Amino acid sequence: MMQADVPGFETARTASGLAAIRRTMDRKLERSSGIGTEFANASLRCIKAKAHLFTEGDVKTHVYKVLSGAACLYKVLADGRRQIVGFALEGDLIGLGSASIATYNAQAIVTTRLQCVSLAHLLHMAERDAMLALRLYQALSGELAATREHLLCVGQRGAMERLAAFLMTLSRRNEARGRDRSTIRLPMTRTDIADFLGLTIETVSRCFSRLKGRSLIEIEQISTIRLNDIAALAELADGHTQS
Amino acid sequence: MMQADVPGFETARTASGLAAIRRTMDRKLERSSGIGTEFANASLRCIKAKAHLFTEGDVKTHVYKVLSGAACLYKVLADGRRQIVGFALEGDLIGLGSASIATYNAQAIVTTRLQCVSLAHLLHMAERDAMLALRLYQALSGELAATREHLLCVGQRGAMERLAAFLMTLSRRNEARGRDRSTIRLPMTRTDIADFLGLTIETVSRCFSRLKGRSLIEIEQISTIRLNDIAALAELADGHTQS
DNA sequence: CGGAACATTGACCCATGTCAAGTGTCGTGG
DNA sequence: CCACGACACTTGACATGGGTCAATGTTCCG
Repeated sequence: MMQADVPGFETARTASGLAAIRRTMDRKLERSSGIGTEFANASLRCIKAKAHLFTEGDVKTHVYKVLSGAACLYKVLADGRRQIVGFALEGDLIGLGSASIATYNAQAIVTTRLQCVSLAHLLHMAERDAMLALRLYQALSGELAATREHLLCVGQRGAMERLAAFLMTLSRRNEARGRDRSTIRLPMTRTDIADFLGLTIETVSRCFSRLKGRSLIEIEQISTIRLNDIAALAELADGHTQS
Repeated sequence: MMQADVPGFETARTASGLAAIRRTMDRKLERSSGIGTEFANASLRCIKAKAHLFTEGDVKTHVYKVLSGAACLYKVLADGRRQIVGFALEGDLIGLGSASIATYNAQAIVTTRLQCVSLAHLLHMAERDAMLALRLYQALSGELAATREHLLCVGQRGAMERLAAFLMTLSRRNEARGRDRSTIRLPMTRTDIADFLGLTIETVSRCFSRLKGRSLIEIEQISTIRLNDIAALAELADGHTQS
């Protein structure tokens, strides 16, 4: 997450003062996706594939943390077109945000185990505990950055680039968690991937086939992809190569 | 409402308790985009059109509030394709987020006056003041919701729908600030609009012409649009009508 | 008044959507 | 264990929205 490339040479004084404060904060705040102790005595839930955690317009009652499984967050247009705005995989939080009414839907895509913490409780604590409030702020900040990155992807990249970028994101996620970065598990269907990338199933399928044809990837099972050439995929995603 | 497949989740008590807490919070927290007093003794800055506040990779030093003018926040691909991830208009904040390195660029699109508050200072205060931290959280939450809405737009809507949605967003913003909701000022160029909507200048221009042809809008000056039929535009944006 | 930047419009093309088969793959019941 | 049906995925042929290229018009300033 937090990159080590803080040069801090040009802007010497301001930057180093700022860096000092950040180091302090980093010690005080838990890094990564953990809100932490607030989930210690949280209740557990297990929901089946396709069940909704909440839908747009619902009063928000809880924040969830995915223990295992996966969910998708999506919005729909009046005529049914669906945009998945994010996937929540193991370790991710669902439901952060200060609005009291949900502005999107959250649905499990496979059987999913969750920790649930009452929003009322969380906000109550955050009113008293600035560090908790800042951790909530940090968590949201990460979601916002990811959403903007994805907006860049959907707004500017072609189909091949979008798929490559998607695979690279999952690869980097694996890497960050000490897993094999070239074996990707896809708990979601092709339809989900399509709705996430702003494409159709057919296009997603064709792009998978084209990547396979160039042997950049292998499809071990339908939901397990092996990345043969991560560098080439990264290039493709960044628009260096042609699609 | 909460789905039947998550039974007994939202009891009457929990829900109303939550509502009570929210009412309390709404009283305590300033609504809207105001971080508030923290900007009281902030320094002022005025920058010219096309000047950057910061660029991707910079160490973040300040949070800015737009007093007048407008800026765009954008990301670029290796080959120069640009996605504007948001516009910051009068009253908006720029630079929120916990990352210490900027992940996007912020550039004035016209001469812009800004209040600047040191991030170090802001974080320092937020560590002690839970209410401030929660207001930061709220502000980010709004940005995230807007970005997701826009992702839905770019991922699923056609060109006409995107432009209509864009105009409607600005119209609603006017309305929320007590201005005329059918007179839209566009401080940004067609190129900016195109890069925001994930289209080309030509397509944006053609869509404006088509809307004009159907007399849903009039183009008073190049940067001032009059909405003649807000209801029809809203329908178009939501995908009820065909493009 | 002249030039540069911005915007519009038209003709054409291509990437991706649409429609239509066809091919796995998985879970259930016999 | 197999047979079946229901889904999910793949592949091909064709249509089309929006991109590209090019010419022209407009606006804004110096």
